[in-house]
Parts: sequence; C-alpha cells; structure tokens
Amino acid sequence: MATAVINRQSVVPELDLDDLDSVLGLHIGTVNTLFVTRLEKRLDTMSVTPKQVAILWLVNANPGLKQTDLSKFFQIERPTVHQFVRQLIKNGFVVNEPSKLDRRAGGLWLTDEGREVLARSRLAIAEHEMELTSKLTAREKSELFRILMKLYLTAPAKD
Amino acid sequence: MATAVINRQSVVPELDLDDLDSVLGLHIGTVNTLFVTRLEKRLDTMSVTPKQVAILWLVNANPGLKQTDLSKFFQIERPTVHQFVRQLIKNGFVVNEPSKLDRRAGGLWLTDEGREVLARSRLAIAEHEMELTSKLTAREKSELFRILMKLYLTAPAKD
DNA sequence: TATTGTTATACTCTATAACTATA
DNA sequence: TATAGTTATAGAGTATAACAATA
Repeated sequence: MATAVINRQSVVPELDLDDLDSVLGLHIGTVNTLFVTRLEKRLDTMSVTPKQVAILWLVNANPGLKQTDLSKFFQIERPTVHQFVRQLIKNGFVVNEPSKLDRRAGGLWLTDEGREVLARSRLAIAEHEMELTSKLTAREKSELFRILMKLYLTAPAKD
Repeated sequence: MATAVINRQSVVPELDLDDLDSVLGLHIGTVNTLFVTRLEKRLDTMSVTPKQVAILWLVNANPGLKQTDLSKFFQIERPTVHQFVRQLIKNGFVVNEPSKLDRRAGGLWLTDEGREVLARSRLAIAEHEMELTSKLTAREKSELFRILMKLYLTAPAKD
C-alpha cells in the first residue's frame, strides 16, 4: 500500500515552492493561525480572547497572582500582560486588589462572572482541541508536546 | 540516569498550572512567538517582515504569480495578501504587471533590489532556524515537520 | 537602585464588508 | 454571476520608551 503524500505542495500543485516548505517557522505559523482563528470564533460569544482565557485560567488557580508572574510564565513583556488584564478588569471578569505586603504589587482575583466565563471557555477549548487534533495518534500528540517544549526550553537567550 | 524534566512548570515553579499546559494551542503559540519575534529582529535591517520574505520567495520561484495563488497557499484572505504585496511594491522589492490574457489579474515580479533582499533574507532565516532548532535531533525535526503538516492538512473545513 | 505597574505609541498579522473592473 | 484586485476598517497580540510609586 502506498503511503499518502503529506505535504504542503498539494494545496497549490502547480506552484514551485523552491524549498520554502523546509522552513519550520512557516509551518508553525500556519498551524498557529489555524488554532488561534478557530478558537477566537468559539470564544466570541463569551467576550474573551484565547490569551485572556489563559490568564483567567492561571488567576483562578492562583488567587492573588501578580502581573509579573504572568509575564514570566507567558514570556511576554509586562505592558503586554497589562493590556490583557486591563480588558479583563474592564469586562468585570477580574479584580485587582493591591497587596498589603508590597504596595507596588497588585493581586488578581476572578469575579463570579469571570469564573463562569472560564468554565464555559474551558469546554470550548476542549472541543476545539479535540476537533483539531482528532487525526493524531496518542504517540504523535505526546511527541508534538515534547518537541515543542524542548524547542521552547532550549532556545538561546534573547540577546 | 534520570531523564531531565522538560516542562513548562520549570519556568515559574511555584505556579499552579491547573492543566493549562495540556492545551496544545498554548505551546504552539509560545513557540510561534519565539520564532517570529526573533526572526523579525534579524530581518529588520532588510526592511522586510517574515511574511513579506515568504512572498518574495514564492514570487521569485514563480515569476508572474497572482495574489490569489498566494492567498491559497498561505490560507489567508486576499485583502491580507494584498497588504503585504502593497508594502513590497511601495518598498520597490516587487512590481505588478497586469496580465494581458486576463486584465483582472496582475502578475508579480521581483525587482533587482527584491532579489538582493531575498538572498540576504534567506541567509538570515537559515541562521535563525539553525539557532532555534540546534538542540533537536534529526528525527525530532522530521517528526515535528510531519506532525505539523498532518495537523494542517487534516483540519476540518473552516465552517 | 531595583521592581511593579502603568500609559502612550507603534508594528505585524489577520479578518470582514463593500467596492471596481473584468470575464 | 463569478473572479481578481482593492480600499477601509478593526481586532488580537506583541514590543519599546518613559514614567510613578514603592521597596
């Protein structure tokens, strides 16, 4: 039995790719867009974005979490985190209580509405991930997780 | 010999992830950002972005290429393609010659400057990819390519 | 001096709606 | 009617620079 040809060429057969498809970043970008745009649509009715849900998720599991910790975990700058947090506060999903021990820092807590939105978002994410990964074997899934993690953790420092 | 623990927990040890790290989209997004932001910096002196280089790459290998073909290949909407093309034309890297057979369509060609920028960008991309994937084994790299491709090609239709 | 949070601003990538010109 | 391209607009995610308040 012939193995099915699985490559990017099949999308536009007459196109000369000139090895562009050997660039890993291209495939990561395409798959990322696939995941993000579809999840955005599923979350739209909840008035949250994928990144906002990830923040709700961590704040729920770590009440009183600081923005600095979110910045470290997601590896994004503090002003970037702040933008998401500001939107979550504005929408009433999160509140910010200044810490009494260190008055520079604020602690984030979910509101009841935030908890509801998170619960519904988790279901949406579960469905979404199931749909997009249903054709992968268990081994492929675990290998993908492992290799992505290795890429992320072994990347040379930023500068 | 103990296997090194490779997971996302290690970045912020005291954080309760509550299974957020079982969401594939999170890891794809993080690795994507890693790739994109670093490549952007390397390409900055050439006045091109990662997506613009990908378009130069295909136009170079397929002289007279139409925007519609780019839209199909990258799986992005025509106005999105057009935005990149407009920037490339404005910067003098690409020219648009209307087709004589079908006057609706335009054909894209690289300028001499566009060819130069592409050549230098290809070197920058090669270095960048080598740097970020140097810790992966040959097998991990080929598996990653294969699984990402499978994800992309087996995704259920958009609607 | 160093850290936390914030504001202002800008850039990349993506989308939808609505249009023109051509087939 | 359908296709190729375009324009206008918006939104998600990211960054840097500069600042205030606190440690």
